[in-house]
Amino acid sequence: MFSKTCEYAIRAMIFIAQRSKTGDRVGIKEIAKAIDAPEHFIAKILQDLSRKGLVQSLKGPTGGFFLEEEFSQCSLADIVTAIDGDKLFTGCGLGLRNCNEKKPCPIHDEFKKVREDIYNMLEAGRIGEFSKQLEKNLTFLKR
Amino acid sequence: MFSKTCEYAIRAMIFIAQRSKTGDRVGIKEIAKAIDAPEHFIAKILQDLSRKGLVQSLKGPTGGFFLEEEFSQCSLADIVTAIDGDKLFTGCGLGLRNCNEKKPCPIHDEFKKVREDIYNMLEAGRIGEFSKQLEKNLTFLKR
DNA sequence: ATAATAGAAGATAAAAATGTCTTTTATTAA
DNA sequence: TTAATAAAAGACATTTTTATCTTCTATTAT
Repeated sequence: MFSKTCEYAIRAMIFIAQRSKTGDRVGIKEIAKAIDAPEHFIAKILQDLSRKGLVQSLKGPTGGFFLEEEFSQCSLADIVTAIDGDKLFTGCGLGLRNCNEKKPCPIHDEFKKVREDIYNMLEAGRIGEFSKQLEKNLTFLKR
Repeated sequence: MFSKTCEYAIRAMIFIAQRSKTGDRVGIKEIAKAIDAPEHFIAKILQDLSRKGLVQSLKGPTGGFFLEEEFSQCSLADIVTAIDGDKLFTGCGLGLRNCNEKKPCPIHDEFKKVREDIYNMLEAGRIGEFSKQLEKNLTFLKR
């Protein structure tokens, strides 16, 4: 469904959101350990998200990644779009470039419904909410 | 959503189904042209589906791929499972191996619903039906 | 039987995704 | 101001996916 990159991104964001509530900033190493992801790889991904403004960071001692309050309401759809683009939401299920309402692929209509469900789910899912569940130890991020 | 391999497989199956109604057998070249896919690649895929019994074939002159009547009711889910496995239907949205009801990932419940929708859609979608739409030129398979 | 046809199979290649390593730059605590 | 820290950036490596090429084998029409 999502690329691995995107899976890591979502997991990292939820973890960072949880830790940011207490004003903490978290380093790459801690994040990598917490979500069981390759350190340098997750660094790349977060730098990307940082450039795109979805997460904040500071260099130097006491530095690290964090989420400002307003950004903790960022949705899963925001992250997926930033990493994987919007092809999951708009692309043809059979990979046809020219597929559209007027000239649909055979599974076009069936697919549209599912795509919309996925989008609504991802749009409704807020990072801040997931991090609350994580905090209560109701959910987990390690593979 | 699906691998390219799987997209090609679905498109090829729908095309073969449509041509099989008149008892025709279609060669790789014709299939590749009809669905705009790399010839040798689609050959590999169909050989795989043939081994798994989802499509039939005959070598030699007048040979080619075809779908026996009973197999035209094969579902999209059958094809997706044969090619991509069942991770789309059963896997964790965040790629966590240990994610389950008792120890769920943060988006587990939200995801389950969507996954079920996808499965139901793919299970309900029958190759034979799609090929009818294709025959009426209501849908297309070329990218 | 033979030649033509067409799928089967394996080797190879190219591209994309994923993962690792090293150096540089910015920041801050002391 | 300096040393330590941590992100930023780019090069490099590996793996997986996608695609291509060549040879082999089965089938059938003649």
